Amino acid sequence: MARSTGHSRPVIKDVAKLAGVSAPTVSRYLNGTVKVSEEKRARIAKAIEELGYEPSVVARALSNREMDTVVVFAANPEAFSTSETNHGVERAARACRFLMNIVSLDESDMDSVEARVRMGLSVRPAGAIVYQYDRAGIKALDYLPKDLPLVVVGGGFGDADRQIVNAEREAGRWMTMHLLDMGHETVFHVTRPKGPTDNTRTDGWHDALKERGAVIHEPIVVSRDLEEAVEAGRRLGERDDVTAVFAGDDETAIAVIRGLKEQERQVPDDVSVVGFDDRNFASMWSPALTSYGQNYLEMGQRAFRMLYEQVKAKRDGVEPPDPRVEVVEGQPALRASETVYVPWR
Amino acid sequence: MARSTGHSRPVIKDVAKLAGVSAPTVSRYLNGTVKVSEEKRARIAKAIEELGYEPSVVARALSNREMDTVVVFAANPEAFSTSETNHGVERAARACRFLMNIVSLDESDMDSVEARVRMGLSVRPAGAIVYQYDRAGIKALDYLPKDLPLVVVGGGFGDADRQIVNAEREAGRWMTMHLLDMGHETVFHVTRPKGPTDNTRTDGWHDALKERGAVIHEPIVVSRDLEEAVEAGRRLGERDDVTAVFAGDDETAIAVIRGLKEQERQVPDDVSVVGFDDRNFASMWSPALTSYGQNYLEMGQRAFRMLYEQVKAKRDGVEPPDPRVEVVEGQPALRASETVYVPWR
DNA sequence: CTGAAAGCGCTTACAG
DNA sequence: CTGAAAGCGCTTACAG
Repeated sequence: MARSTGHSRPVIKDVAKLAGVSAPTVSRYLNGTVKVSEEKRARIAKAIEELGYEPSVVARALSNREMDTVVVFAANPEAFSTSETNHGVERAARACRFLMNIVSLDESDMDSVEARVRMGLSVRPAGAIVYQYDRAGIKALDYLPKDLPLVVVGGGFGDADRQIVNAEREAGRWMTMHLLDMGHETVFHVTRPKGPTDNTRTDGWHDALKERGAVIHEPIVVSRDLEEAVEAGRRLGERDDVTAVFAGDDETAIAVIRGLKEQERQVPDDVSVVGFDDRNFASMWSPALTSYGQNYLEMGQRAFRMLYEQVKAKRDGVEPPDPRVEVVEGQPALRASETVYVPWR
Repeated sequence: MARSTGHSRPVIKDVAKLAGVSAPTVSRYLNGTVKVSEEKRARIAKAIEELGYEPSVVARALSNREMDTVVVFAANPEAFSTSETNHGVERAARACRFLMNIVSLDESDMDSVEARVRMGLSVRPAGAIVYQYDRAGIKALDYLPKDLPLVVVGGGFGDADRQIVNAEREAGRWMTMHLLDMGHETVFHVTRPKGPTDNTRTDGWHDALKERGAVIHEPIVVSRDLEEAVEAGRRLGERDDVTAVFAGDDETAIAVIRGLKEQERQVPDDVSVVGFDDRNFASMWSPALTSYGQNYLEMGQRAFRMLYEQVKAKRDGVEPPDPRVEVVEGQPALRASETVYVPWR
């Protein structure tokens, strides 16, 4: 096929003429909505091939009232979870020949959320996926038309009818329990701000301590600036009742370890530290960092598939599958940054 | 404004009727292409407000022949550079009320590149941004219509008329020279596969060694699987002529360090190791990793702005700005993982 | 400055 | 199974 000049993109009429049929027939051939005679199918196929014809999704969208596009609303574009999930959505969408539009939400400017959502909807997407790892995502929900296929990713269980969640609270609980099981009397927690739902690693940490009747120290909240986590590590290192720390993510964990070291506290000998997310670098760390991996990529893929079911059903005029919440499991990765606590002092 | 039901979205005709004007007048008001009388402007504004009218970008695109959309073609969606650049493009696009479509290319399936590009073009984007960090990106260029505004990100200098590049070769040269300047007789190189251009960190490494007349050992190529880099570190650790290693990225660097340690080779005392990209975790490492930071976010933003200039000029019917290549500087971050080499043995 | 008309490239009843 | 006609919601010459 010759390189397109952009001026002479063939349109359906060109195909029809070359194949000796009408434009609607070509359309029917393309969409498979109505049977087209075998003989014409062949002629049309040939014409399309010859012309290098590609239907205009724009024109199609104007007729169909929607595009083969999924719009993703997400805050914190720099977060690991966001970019991994995006990647998953894109991959699954591509397989269905859907395009993905990403519209970033800005948590620090909640007033802009409505405008952003309108912008995202302006292309008449077939459906929307909203990441509910944060408040902006939750607010976005308010502005989506109720008849638009929707899947929520993350957030609390049952926050939406159709949802892909990770068992994050359970994971946080698991990690904390793991430390408690090793003999630590309590577990400190350093984390970036907790999400707005009750299904967070922080909630799970709290659950475990409460369940065991351990002392619950206020979580230390840090920003993405790792220096804050280092400082948190230093402060924790000054206290001798600190023997175990659950960091809300791997970056924070290694920063805390650094702060601890500055106070001559060794990991894991003096203090056990575990992270969360199981980033690539976690296993390379010294000591190799114990962490809990979440499958954000998988979540993104599943989110698109769940959305696509709805889109398909809507287009076929059948009932959509029943609402449901799918849980994507993560898994702990036990390594060398935590160890049993022996209260010999 | 009431929550949209999706069924009754007002259209331009509704606005026209309510304002007592014709649809074209509303259109002119919206686009500012032709003067509209003050009195009608007010009535139209009021009608739009009252109805909560939002123009259909799809219909507009069908008339205008293009959407306010930029399509990004990128391979390696999981790469740090890709997701950071995406983020930059999205941010700049959003400021101009442009939407971003991401179409991933698959390096392992070069045959699919043409289809992917066609898919991306099917929305009639106003322009395209292609990341040329890899072969798939380069190939994508062949399928873009020549009259479509285009900006290439990354790649070799002058690979395209309009381009945002980082001085990667120079950076690789700088890091290698830095090690050489500290007395190391040569510098070993462990890296993920080199990009297809001649503006890579690996090329810069080679430049420096050649310039200084140092021995040039074949680069050790590893995949994203960090175990391979650990293994590379082990092998390097077995040789006593290894005193300095330039890793192609920070993840590889820390994996190499791990391998080195397994062979009882300390960093930086026995071997100096430097990374590339200056990821968040680099400064947290023990020893803090020397690295070279690239501003991918900035590159993404600039790429969109450069594209937008062209789009704007085209729409205004004026000459586009002259082609140019912009270089986005990075900066070295010197830390603790390298040190002077004293040949006392 | 403004309206009636035609067109962007498809799809979908409507009649065969 | 298939074609002629109308319509999706805008914009742009074309005449005032």
